[in-house]
Amino acid sequence: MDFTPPPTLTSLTTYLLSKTGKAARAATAARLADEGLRMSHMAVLAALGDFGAHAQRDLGGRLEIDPSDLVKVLDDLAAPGWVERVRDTGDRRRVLVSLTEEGAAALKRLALGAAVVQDGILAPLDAAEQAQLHALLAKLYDGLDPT
Amino acid sequence: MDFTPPPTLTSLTTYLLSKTGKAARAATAARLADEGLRMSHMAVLAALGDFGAHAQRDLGGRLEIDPSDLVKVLDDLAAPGWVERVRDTGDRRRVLVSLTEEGAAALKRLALGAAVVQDGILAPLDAAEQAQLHALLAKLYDGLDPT
DNA sequence: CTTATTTCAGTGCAACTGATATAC
DNA sequence: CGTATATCAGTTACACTGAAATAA
Repeated sequence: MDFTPPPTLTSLTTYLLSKTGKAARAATAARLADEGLRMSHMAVLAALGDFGAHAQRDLGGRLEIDPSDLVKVLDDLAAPGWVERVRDTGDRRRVLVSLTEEGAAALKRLALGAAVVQDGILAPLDAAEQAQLHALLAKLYDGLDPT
Repeated sequence: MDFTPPPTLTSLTTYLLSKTGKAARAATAARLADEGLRMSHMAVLAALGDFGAHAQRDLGGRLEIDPSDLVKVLDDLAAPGWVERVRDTGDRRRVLVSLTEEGAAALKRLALGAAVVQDGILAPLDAAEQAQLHALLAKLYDGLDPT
């Protein structure tokens, strides 16, 4: 049997975007799953590493993660001591989440793993093409409706 | 509050791929949802339009849709008379699925809608850049592990 | 007897909704 | 009193699994 996908679909750039994006996501998620983590765990570590401590609500806003879902993610990250939650003394409704040393080390490790996965996905392109692709996708990303 | 996403993530091409792909998928799905359809419905119509009648199993193989999930999709498409299911006389285990005239018309309409959505997503790029992006993504797509 | 195809029923996961307790 | 934050509980959507019925 022939497994060629329909040209009606593959001629759509959005279809290729969707499929390659899904593959990239799946490959990265699989790598994280090896350590019992999910995308949101790495995203939280990255946000804390790049921007410092956040209230949970702000973390959720930045990463587009629902605050109610964030609770579990932070539980998971707090268990190995990668993040700390402390009550905001100024506004005691808020909980300030910050990255620990161990969390920063874990993030570095995860980012390295993600780069390896990326090398695999982008293998069909030479260095110049990879740079081109990144630039084009960055333009699209910036133009996305921030819903 | 600042909603800038973490550079640790946005510097990854795979992250941009995943996010833009998800946006493309969501926008297309929303358009289809207006008619009560999902991605798989359009994919089935496209496969039948491009390659003619399929046994359900072959359809599933080509589109990477689980045969057990296809049943419902085909039910949905058969209801408005867009596809026909006839028992294969040669191998009576198989059901041959084919596109009707109405199904072909519907497919044309859906493809047009998908193109409109695509124009919106690709708006930040000029024509040459859009062509570049398509070529780069096609290379990646061809290189995907066909799992 | 084993394998292939379609179908149905159930599972698991991740995203979203709604409600509650506490604090402003 | 009304609003904001974190948390918990419930629901929905969708892909995947397993098993049954028919036919090869």
